[in-house]
Amino acid sequence: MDDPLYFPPRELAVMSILWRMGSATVAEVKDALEEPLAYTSVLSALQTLEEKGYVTHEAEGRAYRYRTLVDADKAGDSALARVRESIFHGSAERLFAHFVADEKLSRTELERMRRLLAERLGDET
Amino acid sequence: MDDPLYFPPRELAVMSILWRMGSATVAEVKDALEEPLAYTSVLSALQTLEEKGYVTHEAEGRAYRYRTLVDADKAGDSALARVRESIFHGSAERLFAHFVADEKLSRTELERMRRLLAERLGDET
DNA sequence: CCCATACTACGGAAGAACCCGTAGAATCGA
DNA sequence: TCGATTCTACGGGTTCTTCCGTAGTATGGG
Repeated sequence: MDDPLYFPPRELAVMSILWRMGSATVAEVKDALEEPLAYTSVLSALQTLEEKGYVTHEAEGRAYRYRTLVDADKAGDSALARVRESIFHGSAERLFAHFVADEKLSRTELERMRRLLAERLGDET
Repeated sequence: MDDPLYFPPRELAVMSILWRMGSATVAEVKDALEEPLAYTSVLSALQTLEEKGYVTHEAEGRAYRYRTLVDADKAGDSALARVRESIFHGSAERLFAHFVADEKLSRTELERMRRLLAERLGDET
């Protein structure tokens, strides 16, 4: 399929903001970042991501507006596969068991998951 | 809680092998790695991990046997939290929906998950 | 027109990650 | 005993990542 699609920590943080906001200017990314970074640091991160082909930009007024070129689902696929493979011994069940054991999950969330799972099971051809 | 607990790609690959095998010598890690690496490269990776406090070693014959100091579950927690937070907008449901949509999941796996979920739901206090 | 403001481009420093060669110690077989 | 083999320690080169300062360009207010 495709390349591994891996993002180092800071670049992931930036991608995360773009995924959440749809698109953003450098200043908006800077403001959305938890850690305070210099404007030029944020710009550098975006330029690096652009060089790698993960984002692009277009002029908006005198600023640039950045947006993602890979969708979050693709990145999610890749990330979950990597976690499953390297930490949970390749087992989806094992991953799921651990995921569902999280105490912070509310009953509501769990029930919604049950419904999703039921739909998926009814889905079989 | 704890530190973020993040592993760059190569180090994760090494950790993965140690998690799977319980413990391993440098040569065993080298053999288990998919990509062919020089013996000393593998050693370096292990030494880096040791320096960070993630693995330790003891003498076994004339070789060293390495083992993990962090368990896979902890790493799994951290990794899943990061994926949920940065890719799935912090939503466990969203992550789950994507996870369960994977076509490669067998009916058997899905049913086991359903059972796990049912148990978890019956578990409430 | 001129200055403050808001941007981007560029370059580079510092550290992390990655990769391996060489040297030397220990062991094993002949 | 001696050479081949098997390890580890050490050091260094290269690239990647992170972070920012400076310089230059455009914009808008006065």
